[in-house]
Amino acid sequence: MSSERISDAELAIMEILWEQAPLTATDVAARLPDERDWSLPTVKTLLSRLLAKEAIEHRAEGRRFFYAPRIGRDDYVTHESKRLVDRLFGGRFMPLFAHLAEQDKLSDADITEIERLLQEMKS
Amino acid sequence: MSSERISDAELAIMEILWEQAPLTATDVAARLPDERDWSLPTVKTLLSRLLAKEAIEHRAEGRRFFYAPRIGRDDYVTHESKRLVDRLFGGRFMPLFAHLAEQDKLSDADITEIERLLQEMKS
DNA sequence: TCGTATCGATTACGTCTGTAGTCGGAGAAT
DNA sequence: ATTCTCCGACTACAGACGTAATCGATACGA
Repeated sequence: MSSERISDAELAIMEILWEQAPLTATDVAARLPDERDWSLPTVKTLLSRLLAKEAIEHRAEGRRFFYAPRIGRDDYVTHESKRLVDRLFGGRFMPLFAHLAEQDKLSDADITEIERLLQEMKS
Repeated sequence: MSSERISDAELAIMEILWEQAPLTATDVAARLPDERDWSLPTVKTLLSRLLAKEAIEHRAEGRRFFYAPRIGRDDYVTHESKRLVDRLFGGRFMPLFAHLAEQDKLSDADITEIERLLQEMKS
């Protein structure tokens, strides 16, 4: 619901917390993927901003904080997918599908899987 | 190819130029959708930034410039779709499809259309 | 020819983002 | 009790973004 945008850097933090939570700031820093080699202060700044955006929450445990997501990954993913579809495809999903299909981004396995999903949905 | 990001505001300008080009800055301003009620200087700033990003180009015609896209809408759309899929779905399209399917974002008409597309692709 | 409207360029400025340093307080070690 | 260390909070700062004013040159109307 809280519709502040989550930036790319912030998303990297969210991914860590979605995988495991609650975690301390130090824990989060330790779990950063290799290509995101941030200093601890940077991680803390990002955590503060996510707190301000109400995307995460923290609970004091003695002297330190444990952070956990407030918004679910699924909600976020839905929100962002919708944003893309709204921005580029007039809010309709089909043009995105058609576009990707045209771009040959679908493997044979994908196609089989999609057919299976469609069958399920029809029942 | 030129991979500078196009911002939301800039995208509104691109959409106008994709629909019709070349246009002067004043033309572009006149075609803004109602909810984007920008001043002419704002439009010109955005055009300059798009020029700097090499997303558009301009040609002098006497005292004024005519602006036209350098990147195609399809290329942009492909790029942004890929970006979303990379960011949120590990670079694979299927999870996006499955996600949207779960969210019931597909109408019956969509499903029929998708089946048709799949048939086409298989041949 | 002289003002005036116009155009592109330059400058402005607050917010957001990416990245990080510093400070003050609370625990831990001695 | 005193020092050292670690934590969260605050501050910093450059670049991008949204939005716009101003300036200098130019062309058109009078």
